[in-house]
Amino acid sequence: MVTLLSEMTTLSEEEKHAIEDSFPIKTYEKGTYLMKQGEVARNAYYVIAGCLREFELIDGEEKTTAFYTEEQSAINFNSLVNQCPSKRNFICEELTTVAILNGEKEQQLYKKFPRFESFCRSGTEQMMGAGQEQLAEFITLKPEQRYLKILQERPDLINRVPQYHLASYLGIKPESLSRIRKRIALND
Amino acid sequence: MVTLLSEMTTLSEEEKHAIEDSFPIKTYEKGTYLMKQGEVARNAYYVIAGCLREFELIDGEEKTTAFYTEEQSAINFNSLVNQCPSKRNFICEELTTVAILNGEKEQQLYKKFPRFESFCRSGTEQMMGAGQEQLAEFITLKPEQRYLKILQERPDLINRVPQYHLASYLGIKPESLSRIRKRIALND
DNA sequence: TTACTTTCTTGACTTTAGTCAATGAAATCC
DNA sequence: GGATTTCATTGACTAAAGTCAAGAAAGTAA
Repeated sequence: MVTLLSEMTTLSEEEKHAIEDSFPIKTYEKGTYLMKQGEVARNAYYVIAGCLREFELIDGEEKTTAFYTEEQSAINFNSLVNQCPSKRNFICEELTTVAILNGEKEQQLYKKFPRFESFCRSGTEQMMGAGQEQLAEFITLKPEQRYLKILQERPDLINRVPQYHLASYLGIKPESLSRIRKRIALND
Repeated sequence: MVTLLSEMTTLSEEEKHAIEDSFPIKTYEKGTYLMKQGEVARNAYYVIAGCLREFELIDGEEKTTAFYTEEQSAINFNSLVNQCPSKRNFICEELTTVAILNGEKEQQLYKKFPRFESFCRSGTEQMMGAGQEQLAEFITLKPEQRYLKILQERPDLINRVPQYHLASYLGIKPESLSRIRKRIALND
């Protein structure tokens, strides 16, 4: 939680401690589910170390919709905010350490520390910004371009998650990603 | 702004009026740009009547990334929050009436009316939820399924915007959407 | 109504992705 | 270290999307 708190420049030390105490830190084995589709989310997760993968199981096939690594927040907003069943799963791709942010506690902290609510509003706006850019990229780019973009922006992922999960995250099949990589290797 | 305010159940009448006064309502001709790529966003727009289209111009081609209709907010969070150039445009697809929410005024209102910040945090969380679901759908669905989904969830759009804009919003070419529609018409 | 422009559809062909099956490479497990 | 499982690549084929060009249909304006 070091990085998260260091960003809370608007908060006093007292506030930081009170908030920090509300969010336990836990470490989970690879393969552990932090959220299963059909369940209603009660927590948000902030990844301190490791990697979470978000996916949807459709017709026996895992469709990866996100990877969350160090300093990123894994949150299913729709499920958490509206208390409706999640369509997607969170699974640990590695041994992963997360800060667990309980939704109800968060509401209480908003009342206690208004500046914490400011902090979270701002954080959500940042996430919203990143989310919009990501959706726009997905709409405007072809799979090959999307792969090149990930290669640039999240090179860590390539050596961290199996290619077939990366493929489904790009919206294509593993065989196609393999061929895209071959095309790229030839054309330079 | 009727609908927006009616949802502000947590705000007093006094607060509502003060807030409402800060956000002028204007009507624009079809074809008017409310935001051009390269500019830095200063406003958010809440659509009262009409339709805004968000698009990116790439190699002379307009790639549509969103449609905003009645009761939806058109906001480029990345540009507005981080004050960086927008990659995308907002254009009126019809004669369109919007409430203009100035970013700086919003910050001032947060200080004056803490409940307004609560209201906005909650609203952004809702948008984030919808945005995540949309991205997940785009990753997991094929163009044909995406089209069927829009047909269900936003049937108004079909008679409101030209098909070639809808096509680019689905990430495909107009010819392909035309053929998808033909396939669907045959198979039932 | 006619003329003009814009949008949509269709046809022929190319490119890319999906499918299924086989093989190779790499990681994991006694 | 060898056996087994998991993952990545390749080949042959099918299906879907892209491209380019030609018309048809719909919308707009004089």
